Amino acid sequence: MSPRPDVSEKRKSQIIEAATTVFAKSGFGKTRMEDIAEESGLSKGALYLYFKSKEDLFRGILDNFFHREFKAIIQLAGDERKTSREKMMMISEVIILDLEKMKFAMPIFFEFWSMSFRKKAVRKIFQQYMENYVDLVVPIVQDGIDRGKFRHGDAYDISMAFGSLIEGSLVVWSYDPENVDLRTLVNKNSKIFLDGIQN
Amino acid sequence: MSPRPDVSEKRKSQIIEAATTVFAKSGFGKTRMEDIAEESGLSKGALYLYFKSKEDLFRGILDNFFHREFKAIIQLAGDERKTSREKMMMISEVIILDLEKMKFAMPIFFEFWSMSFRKKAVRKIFQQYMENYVDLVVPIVQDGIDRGKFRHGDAYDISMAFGSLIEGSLVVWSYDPENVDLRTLVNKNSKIFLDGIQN
DNA sequence: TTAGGATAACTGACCGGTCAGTCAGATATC
DNA sequence: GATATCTGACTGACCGGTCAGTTATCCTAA
Repeated sequence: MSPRPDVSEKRKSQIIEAATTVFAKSGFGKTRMEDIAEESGLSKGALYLYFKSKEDLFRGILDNFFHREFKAIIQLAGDERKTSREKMMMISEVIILDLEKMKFAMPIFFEFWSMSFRKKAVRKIFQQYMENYVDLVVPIVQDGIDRGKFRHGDAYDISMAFGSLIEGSLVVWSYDPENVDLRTLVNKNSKIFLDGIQN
Repeated sequence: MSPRPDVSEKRKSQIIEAATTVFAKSGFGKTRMEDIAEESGLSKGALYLYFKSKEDLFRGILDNFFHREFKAIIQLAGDERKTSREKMMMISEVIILDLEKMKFAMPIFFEFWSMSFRKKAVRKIFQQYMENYVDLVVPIVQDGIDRGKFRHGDAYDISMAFGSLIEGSLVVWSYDPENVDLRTLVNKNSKIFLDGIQN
């Protein structure tokens, strides 16, 4: 036995990063494992040491995504000095930050969404994401209503609407990424919405 | 010369319908032309009489989609007896109707969105859609503001937010299609939003 | 009424390129 | 020298697209 330093975690993220780049550029169908190998600086064979198939690798990206996003969001839920509105704006701000970093990978996202209709495992991940979102936002909205800051209404419904708005901003941006600025759009949309539910 | 009845339009839509079914079920990558042939009741060779490639056929579906949707929406813009709010609700209603009919094809949509990042021709179609949407909705919103029905704000921004909300409803629904009812979601979201901009 | 010619419409076996995945061997690190 | 790590040539399944041949439909002439 030789205690060589374990490179497998390093390799995995190295491969995932390369794969993200290539999949984003070419789509799942047109991407060849060879391309990912090249991008990652490894050989095709090596990829199969860390991921058991092309699809497995593709899904690896998905897991990676959601780890990133929620870690950041969840932190700001703790801050009690902020008003509900500020918290909501913070959430949209954090999501924007994350999206901006991940803009280039958006084509992959759409492929995941498409996949989610066919693969239960993928759908599970999205459902989990939704659940986390609800757990985070509903209490904030409810609190805003209770304190009379937001107008009366069902906190769950309002949270879903806010979530739809953010996700939809992404879609609208994708309709015309050259002319629409993602940050500006999400920001304006959030403001309009929050003004709307403000008391 | 023999004036046999021209079946090519009939065939095209026959093929598109079959292709929609199969692509929706299996995704672009996993769908074989043979499958579409079978579903359509024609032979593989016949497909190539009407579409020059698999991708050409896939895009055919996209064109088809947008023809359907906007024809319906555009009609209700004419009705002058309705309030701005009613018009907006009508728009979301028409979109719902169309989406409900096309629910099963949603995976294809996501693939189009993904494609739009890579193919200018596809992006063009979405941009056109956006443009049509803006041309339709902005005047309605502006009118609502001018008459004091809607609160002050930029009509364009508000229209974009409303559009984002609708598109986002679709995404949120797709996160959990088993438990979320598309119609209910779009309806609630629209109401919350319109209540928000109401004066 | 029908034989048969003309051609539009269609068929499906086949071809050739592609590429995911494998594995025998090479290399690096301990 | 032991073993973890990596390489890349190779293989075989797969399938988009083609096309020589078949069938269906219409027309005309006898």
